[in-house]
Amino acid sequence: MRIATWNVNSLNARLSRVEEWIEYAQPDVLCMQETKAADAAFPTMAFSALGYESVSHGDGRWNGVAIVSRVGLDDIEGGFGNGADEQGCRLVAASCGGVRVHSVYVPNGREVGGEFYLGKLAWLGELRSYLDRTAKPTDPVAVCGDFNIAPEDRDVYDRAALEGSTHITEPERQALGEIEAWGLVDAFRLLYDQGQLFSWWDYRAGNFHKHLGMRIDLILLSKALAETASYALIDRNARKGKQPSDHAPVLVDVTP
DNA sequence: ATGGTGGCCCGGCCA
Repeated sequence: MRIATWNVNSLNARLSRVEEWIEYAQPDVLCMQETKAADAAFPTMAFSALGYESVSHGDGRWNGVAIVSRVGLDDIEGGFGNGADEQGCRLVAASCGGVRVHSVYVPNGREVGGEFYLGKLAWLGELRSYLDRTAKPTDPVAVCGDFNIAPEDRDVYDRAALEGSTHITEPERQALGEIEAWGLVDAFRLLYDQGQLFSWWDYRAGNFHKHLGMRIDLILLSKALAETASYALIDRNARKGKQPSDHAPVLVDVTP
């Protein structure tokens, strides 16, 4: 079972690229973030034509998450489900082929120490609480998405150049660590424990071509599921060409 | 590499 995640940066602007990618990458489950699509405007038919069921949790202009699956899509829940402020549509969960799948779009944080940075840390705490009350780490669980956190210094092009900015601070990494401590493993790092491979590059200044990026798109798997992981890839080819997202898709093959 | 691009939708916000 191939599980993938991709921050598409507007599904409306990216639909043809997403369709093309699905056709050649053949994911069984694809989590998307920054769909920027209201549920009513979600292109359900485009995905059903490719053989996928879909669920969208979006309100239009900002954020928005979705899951498309060709191995079932059941027990859908959008948001934290407890009235907690979600800071926009940033979480949707569904059961797909025996795996509890979560598509997450962690808040960016903007400025270290600021209101939105504190909101990012709070959101990550809510995600940990959500896992505590809705899932079991002994079950097959996947938490996939744009975490807006580089787990380690080797996950950014130059730690020193980013000093003082978000995505690399210790509180953010500790909050990510609390989520992993629930019982999740960074599947890409499990399979590729060497080298610098990034999943996001700023559109500006030719950063993609200069290899100035970060690995902030993660597939976290519960431990037993992670042990079945046989292949993982960040598909940087999808960052090339006409009208790309600023993120590349990440995928992992597992056997639930 | 302290400036730049792209998506939202048309003046700025957000990433």
